[in-house]
Amino acid sequence: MSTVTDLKTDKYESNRRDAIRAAASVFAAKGYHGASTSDIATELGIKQGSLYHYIKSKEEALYEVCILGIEDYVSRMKSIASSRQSPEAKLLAVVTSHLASYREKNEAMKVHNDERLYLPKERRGELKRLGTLYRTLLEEILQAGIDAGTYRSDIDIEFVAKTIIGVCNSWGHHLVRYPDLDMFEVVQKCADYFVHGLVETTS
Amino acid sequence: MSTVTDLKTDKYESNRRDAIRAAASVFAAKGYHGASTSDIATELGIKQGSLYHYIKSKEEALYEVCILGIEDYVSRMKSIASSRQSPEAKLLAVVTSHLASYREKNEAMKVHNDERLYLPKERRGELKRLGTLYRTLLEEILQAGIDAGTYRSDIDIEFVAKTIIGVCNSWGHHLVRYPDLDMFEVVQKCADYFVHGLVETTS
DNA sequence: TAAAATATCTATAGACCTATAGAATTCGTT
DNA sequence: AACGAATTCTATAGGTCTATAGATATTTTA
Repeated sequence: MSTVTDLKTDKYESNRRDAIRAAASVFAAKGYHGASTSDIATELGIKQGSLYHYIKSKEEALYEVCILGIEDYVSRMKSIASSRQSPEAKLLAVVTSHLASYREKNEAMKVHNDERLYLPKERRGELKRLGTLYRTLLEEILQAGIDAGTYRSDIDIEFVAKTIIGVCNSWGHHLVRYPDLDMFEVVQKCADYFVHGLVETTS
Repeated sequence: MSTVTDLKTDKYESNRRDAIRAAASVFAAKGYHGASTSDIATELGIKQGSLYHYIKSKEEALYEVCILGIEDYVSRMKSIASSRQSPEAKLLAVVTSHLASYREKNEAMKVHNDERLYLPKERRGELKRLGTLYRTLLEEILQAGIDAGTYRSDIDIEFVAKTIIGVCNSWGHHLVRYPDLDMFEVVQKCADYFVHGLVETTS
């Protein structure tokens, strides 16, 4: 009977995840305020009122979408950071992972970046914690690269980390809007130009 | 009497510009759909209905804000592009100009970037034209840098141009959110890291 | 200062939106 | 098949929003 209960729970949770994903899709397309709970329900194939069986409020749906959008992206960063590769390899992996997140669950990532500020401050604590954690781990990779003599010792680590994140988000948006874009080409060029710069080297 | 008429017109136009600026401020803070015409009117110090003396619709206000946000930013690009500096100097000027636009009329710039897609396609033609013009001029600067032997000849110009614009917008958002950020420091670091890259050069 | 023009106000129609309550239906178990 | 639980539906209260119409106030002009 515990099995029975678990099955039921699983089904509910599965439906709930579908609802969150539908919300992600609609929020990504129309923005949080531009989207209605009716839009989300239609995307799911149910009626507006039925949606509230799975979410407590529209705002809660936004929160769940944001969490969905950032959580496994952070957990991938964790595993990259704690791996035993060189800093350069880690950096490449980070960019790949970041852009891959856009490609795979692109709507939720986009919503996290574009709409999370519409959540009340009280609800942004966890999101902020995850975002800061992400940046801190990235900064540690850069620092390791400096310590290893690979990267210039005079760079502003926090600045570079924020810039990398900004570039990834910018290209992430392109990836979402233009499905034909080749992600690996984007990754490779980002890494190349960022690491080596634009100047002609006469080496 | 033509003078008189002009004065009246000028006053109306001046009030109208104030209304557009108020809309920019409110749209930047709450998003297009999250903001109400009542918010805009309150910002202006008039009542909601009175706003319609100056705008035909909320959507028209968004359009005007977007135009305001991009037009002189493009015109500055034009004058940089047609100046007689080196490609590198032009690139630095472009980044400076881009970020300065955020600092000066930050709300309208932000709205242009974040909310213009909520305009119906029919209304985005002029915005798109200006945006493409901007990127094309930037690409020409990069091409000139390659031709002059300054930049690597193997770079993907369109990709680099889009990346530069993305970085500028990303830091532009930071500049808007954190007024204490030193813009010139941001410009200098962007240019440095982007042009020279992160790798330690043993020259 | 009186008339004309401009600007703002009040009030509201009509649309849409969120969240809830209770009825109807479908599903899973025995 | 029959019961209970889970799911979905219908209907709606209560709120907000845009845009308009007509009244009032302010400014400009003669």
